[in-house]
Amino acid sequence: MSTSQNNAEPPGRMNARECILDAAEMVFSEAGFAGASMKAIALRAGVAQGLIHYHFQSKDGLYAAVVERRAIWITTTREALLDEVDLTRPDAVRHIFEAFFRPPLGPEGGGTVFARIFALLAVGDGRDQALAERLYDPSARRFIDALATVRPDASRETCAWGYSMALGLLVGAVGRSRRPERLAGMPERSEDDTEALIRRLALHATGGFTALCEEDPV
Amino acid sequence: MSTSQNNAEPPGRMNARECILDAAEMVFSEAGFAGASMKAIALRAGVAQGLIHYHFQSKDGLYAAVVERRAIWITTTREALLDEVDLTRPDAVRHIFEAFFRPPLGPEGGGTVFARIFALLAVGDGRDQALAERLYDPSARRFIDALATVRPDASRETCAWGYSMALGLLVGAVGRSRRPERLAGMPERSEDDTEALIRRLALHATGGFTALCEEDPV
DNA sequence: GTCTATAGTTCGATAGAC
DNA sequence: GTCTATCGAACTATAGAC
Repeated sequence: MSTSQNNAEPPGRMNARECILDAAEMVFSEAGFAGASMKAIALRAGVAQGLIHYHFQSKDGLYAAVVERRAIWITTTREALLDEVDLTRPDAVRHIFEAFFRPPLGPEGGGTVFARIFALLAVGDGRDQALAERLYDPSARRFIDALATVRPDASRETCAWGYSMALGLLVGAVGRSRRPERLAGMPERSEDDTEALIRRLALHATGGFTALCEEDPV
Repeated sequence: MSTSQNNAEPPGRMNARECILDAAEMVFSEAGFAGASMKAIALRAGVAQGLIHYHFQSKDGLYAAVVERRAIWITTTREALLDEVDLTRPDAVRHIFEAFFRPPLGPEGGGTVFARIFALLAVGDGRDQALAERLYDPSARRFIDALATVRPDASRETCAWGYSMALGLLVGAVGRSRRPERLAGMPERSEDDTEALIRRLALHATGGFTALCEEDPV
């Protein structure tokens, strides 16, 4: 946003504003909006508490900045991946869902740290419900359009349900507890398993969406 | 729990302890654990703030009591419904998931009010992660066992994933349903819509689980 | 059991030096 | 821009009258 300087960012050195955003992302991820304190964020960032208010005015402003920074990247990347999907392929639906799941779970999307903020936001954490809608609704409509293109026999309502269910799967997948590994008595998930998680989520979302289409034809 | 009196409850009059639990359930549902204040709960219940500490000692104790009250009913009802499912039927998997989804969404399970606490708990709200595991894990294992019985070709890991995905669907479904009129405690969905939601969730979970089984046979 | 009153802490935000 | 210092409000929990 700030283009007051023609020069590039300070070479190789992260500025305080980005440090604050990174620290806030971690604290919000662990404690949620209400549970996070400005003091904890300032300590994590290694800056004075007052500096946060200088850059972001209020706690709400900081939260919005944290969410927006990732959301813009996630939705942009999602739509770029979606554009690459060949909608005439027989497994097009699975590729659509993989484009949906990959960005928020990948390391560039903030990994599991931001994914938890994403999940908390989806269940109503934060102050502004309109924030999530404004950031993610346009992208959601594009994915619903893609599903409707691949499955012209399904109603648009059914496609919207398919998208909504996929969002639920994503929210549940990044929740802190109740992981399937523990329920099956297996070792905890490693970072290498992210690809496998994405594949499982897309596979499940595809099977579920297909079932909805067959039950409720237009 | 309290059996100090042989007589029944006060006739037709709800005692203060239950009033506090009901009020706390609503406030926790709207604001999450950290966002809820004892003052707001006391106001909603119409009692003095100090009385809450007399009955529940601390905010954590109150939260645990709110969660436990519904969790016991939900898991008990879930397992009772699961016992009635004929596991030899061709649509047994869908009936298993309907038994999973119905109790937490029904009015006796607290309706959408407690469902939101359930969702927040699943993504890590509250203080004690072990609380959710202790309350829901035994029931989860029974559902995974049922899935493994119906699909002996699937690994137990796959069945655990099928259960975990269904939990994600549930969390996502109740998270997005938050709306202001629920602040008054009135139901926001009609019973017909709830039944349709349960059917859609079970249908989607079945299709997704089936897809996981076919992709990853033992 | 239920109340009022308040202790003791932590919070978000601001003021002002540098 | 970044810091220290602090304000006023809100918080959890406790004390003590009834």
